[in-house]
Amino acid sequence: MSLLARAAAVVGVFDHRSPSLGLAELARRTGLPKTTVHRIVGELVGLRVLERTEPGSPVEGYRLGMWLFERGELVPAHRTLSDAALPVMEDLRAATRQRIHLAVLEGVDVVYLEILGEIGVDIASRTGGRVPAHATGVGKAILAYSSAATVRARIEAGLPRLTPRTIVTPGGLTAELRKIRSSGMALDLEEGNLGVSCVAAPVFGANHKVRAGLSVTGLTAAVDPGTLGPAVRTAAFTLSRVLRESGL
Amino acid sequence: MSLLARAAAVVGVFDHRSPSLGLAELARRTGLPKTTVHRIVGELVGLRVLERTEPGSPVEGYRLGMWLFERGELVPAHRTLSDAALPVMEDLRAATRQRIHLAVLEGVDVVYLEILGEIGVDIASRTGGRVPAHATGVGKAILAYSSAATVRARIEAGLPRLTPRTIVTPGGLTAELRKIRSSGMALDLEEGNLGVSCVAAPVFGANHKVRAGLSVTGLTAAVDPGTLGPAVRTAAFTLSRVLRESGL
DNA sequence: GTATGCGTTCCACTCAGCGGAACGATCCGC
DNA sequence: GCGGATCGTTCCGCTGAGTGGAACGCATAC
Repeated sequence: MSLLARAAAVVGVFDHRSPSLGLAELARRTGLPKTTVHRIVGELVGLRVLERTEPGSPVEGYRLGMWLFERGELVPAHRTLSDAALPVMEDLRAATRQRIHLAVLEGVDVVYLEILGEIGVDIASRTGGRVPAHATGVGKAILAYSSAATVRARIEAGLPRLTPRTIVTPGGLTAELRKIRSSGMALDLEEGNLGVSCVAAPVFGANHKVRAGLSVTGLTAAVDPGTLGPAVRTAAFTLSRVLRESGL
Repeated sequence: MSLLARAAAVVGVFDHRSPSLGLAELARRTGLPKTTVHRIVGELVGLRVLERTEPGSPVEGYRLGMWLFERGELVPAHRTLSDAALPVMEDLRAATRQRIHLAVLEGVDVVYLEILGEIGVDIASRTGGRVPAHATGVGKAILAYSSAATVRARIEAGLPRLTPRTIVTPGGLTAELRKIRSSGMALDLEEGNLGVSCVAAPVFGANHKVRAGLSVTGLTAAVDPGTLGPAVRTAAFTLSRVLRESGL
């Protein structure tokens, strides 16, 4: 494992539950010798990739630094899509009064690029969050219009169960994707979070290939596919058109 | 210069104007030998810090990868502040119908954490963007309530001129900061961008130290300090209270 | 054809990175 | 107050990971 990989591993052990970590904890989580972590972390602080928490803070340690935020905002996949999508997403939120998600496929998972609407205690999606594609509405919408190889990759990586309703069999998934293709939208009835459902539709880029997924999410009682479906599909079509017209 | 610093330099040469760069261009911008860049870039792609653009793309090359976006969204300074601020910012936007900025001081610059409101051609601020603190409303609002050492650091780093109205003398800046402290808000009359003005106020954290800046920005004709001032100050106080009550 | 620029591969050298050992500081429970 | 645990930090001799000049094949431009 090279130095770069080690440094990435150190940065990678931070998550939203551990905003700051001490040196020993970092060494434990990465499995690297304490001395090595100490040296790497020292250098990363110098580069502003990490920050030291002030001596007065509750827990002394390190946190992710602004450098990462600044670079993260420059990631083209995020910036160009989000800029084009935000107006459409705001309209969709105003029309449905639910939570709106924009996500892309990244490997076998879905990464949320942008989320609009208040955070309910039950709906825990985070911008930048990563969820197995088969267990979300957006993920299924994207997979339904992706290559067979992409779908196979997801199946071969396993179909982990998130709730009792998660699709966990390869046959179940391919059948579901066929259904999505015929209706043009994906339904997620508590497959990712209990009590939470969503309606999603695919977004296509200028090259006519699927580029992202758009979804309306809410408590199951508030999600009526009959009314939300057309709204999401319309918004997704609008966004696809905007992307096509601006050549993105 | 260590390997980590070189890798950071490679990542650092990407900006919003160059979403993708070729190997030779990276070598040129970093000043590193082509071979070295080639090796570093190869490893960064493996870590998903960078991505290769598809062979079919307009320009073959590399772009910033999702890894950076995902980590960037986890940066505590961003996440916790933005989550608390967004509702307040939305209210402020609805009340003023202008562009709302949330920014923190990062060294001698200001970094935008969150921006609400349509992007006018004249207002080029970007989320994750970095601007010298003395040339923005939010920056001056934060500096006015920061330690003398912080202000000195900005002065010693120079006071670059962005427009004819930028404050460029140390005396001018300290006088301006005094004025801000007495009125509780900062005015920026085309000091950062010609034609663009803004009204800003400081946001304080749970430790009663200045934590961020909030501003309302618009075309100069649309910015009336008399009406916007109280609105921004109120929103900033509200946000400060929210932060204090949730101990952030 | 020659020239220029690109990304890539090879390989011998050497110094940056490595990590075990040992340090002082702090915080427990007994 | 004292042993023990855990923390972050420093030291230093060893070595292989990282280095970069040279040369490659392949485009496109002239």
